[in-house]
Amino acid sequence: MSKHFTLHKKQRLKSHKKIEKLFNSGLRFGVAPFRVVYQLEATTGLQMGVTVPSKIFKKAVDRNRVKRLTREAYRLQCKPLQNLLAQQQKGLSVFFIYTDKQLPDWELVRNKMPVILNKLMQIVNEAVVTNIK
RNA sequence: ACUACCAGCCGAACUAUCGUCUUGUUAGCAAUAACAGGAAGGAAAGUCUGGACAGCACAGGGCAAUACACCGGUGAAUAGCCGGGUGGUGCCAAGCACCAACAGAAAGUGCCACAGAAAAUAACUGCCCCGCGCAAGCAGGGUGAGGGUGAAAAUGUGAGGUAAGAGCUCACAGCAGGUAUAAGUAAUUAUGCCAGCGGGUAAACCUUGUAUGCUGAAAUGCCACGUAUACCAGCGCCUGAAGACGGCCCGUCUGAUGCUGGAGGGUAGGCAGAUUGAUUUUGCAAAGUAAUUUGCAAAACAGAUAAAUGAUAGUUUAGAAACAGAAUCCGGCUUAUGAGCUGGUAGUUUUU
RNA sequence: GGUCCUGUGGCCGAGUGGCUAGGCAGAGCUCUGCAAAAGCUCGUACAGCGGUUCGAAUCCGCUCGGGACCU
Repeated sequence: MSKHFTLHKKQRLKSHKKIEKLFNSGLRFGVAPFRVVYQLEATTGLQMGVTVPSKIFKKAVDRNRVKRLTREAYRLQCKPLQNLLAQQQKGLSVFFIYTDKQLPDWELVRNKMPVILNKLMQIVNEAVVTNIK
């Protein structure tokens, strides 16, 4: 296990095409201030993206703030999910959409992120089980 | 001294751990790794403006549309900036401060509610003369601002003049026009003469002058991948469909495996554009009232492409602060802005 | 990133520069034994600030909000 909690280009969703596909056919669930869109991929690796609607936060500074906090929380806590996917030889695309009207603080985002990640791990496990059956 | 407002300056610093983008070097086939360096603003914002740059066009003419509008300077350019003029407002005045979308109402058209006789042509009422009539009044003629209003009433005051009156005449004052002289680069100012005095509104239409080809980096060029030069409908193939001059018309040019529409298929990756340029800041010197320009020296300048500056802990300051996040790049304008500092204005209190 | 449109009571919506219509909703009154229906009456309405004008919802400038289009 690496000592770095990295989050560079390869681990973010960069392709317009993939994002279109994710939003068209991906599955969704909601956790408190976030909505999560996810889809299992054939290729290995975990990719993520964040978006904040400009209708809710009119100022670019606020949108950047939310995105940074979300990315930071994800970066520090995504290791278990990554390891699980590596074990199962699976890929996953995740997209976070912030939907609350209040500007969040660091505590809130940090506490909510594990909830989402645990749920995702559960989903991955179930998918593997059904495939085996 | 405090408070409020206005203008300007400034736009926290340091350490540790983890992390993002990028440049260079080294290693590696590559993925990547290591080391060194760089990484938001005064407004990056609004998109209100002026350009650079790129593509298409570049025989021309007319109409339309839009913008601007005192003069000179500045600058790549502007609706910016600087200086001057004129006008307005404030202070008793000199003078000072602030403000001005500041061409034309004597080219034409429109509009001016309510009130008022009347909102610009006149009419009504009034005044005067003559005639008729006992009188009220009637008929004819003269006259033009006396008529309570209104934001605005035919330039104002005084005198002459007259039957009554009237810039009808005169004096003083005001207004705008022409012309001459003087000052000034000019706007304009001063004085004289001539002929006048028919409200306001052009941020109503408009007129005059000046400027503007259109589209914006999601422009544009190249490479790679891939498909359908197929199908349907219409028009046309030299008796001319359509396109270009991108608002329209004339006119000119191009023009045939073509053009338009429908349904459908494919791609949506990479490189360039693209970050050092009319650059910014500081210091010194020179020119200029100033904006600004020139020379020398030094320093600085991000470059992403679902889009990068963050998180945690601690310290200092003052409470771990306001407005706020680059997306082609520059000039200006406008708007937002905490604490502190500087200057100005107003108020309150204290002392002299 | 760029180009446009728009803002009138709680809601919808008309409005040549001269007192801001109308409908729905709400409140009160009349009618009724009680309601409904009907009738009458009522209210901080022109997004904000500044300018032009005698006078601005309207014209002009700036700001704020809402919406659409190009891609």
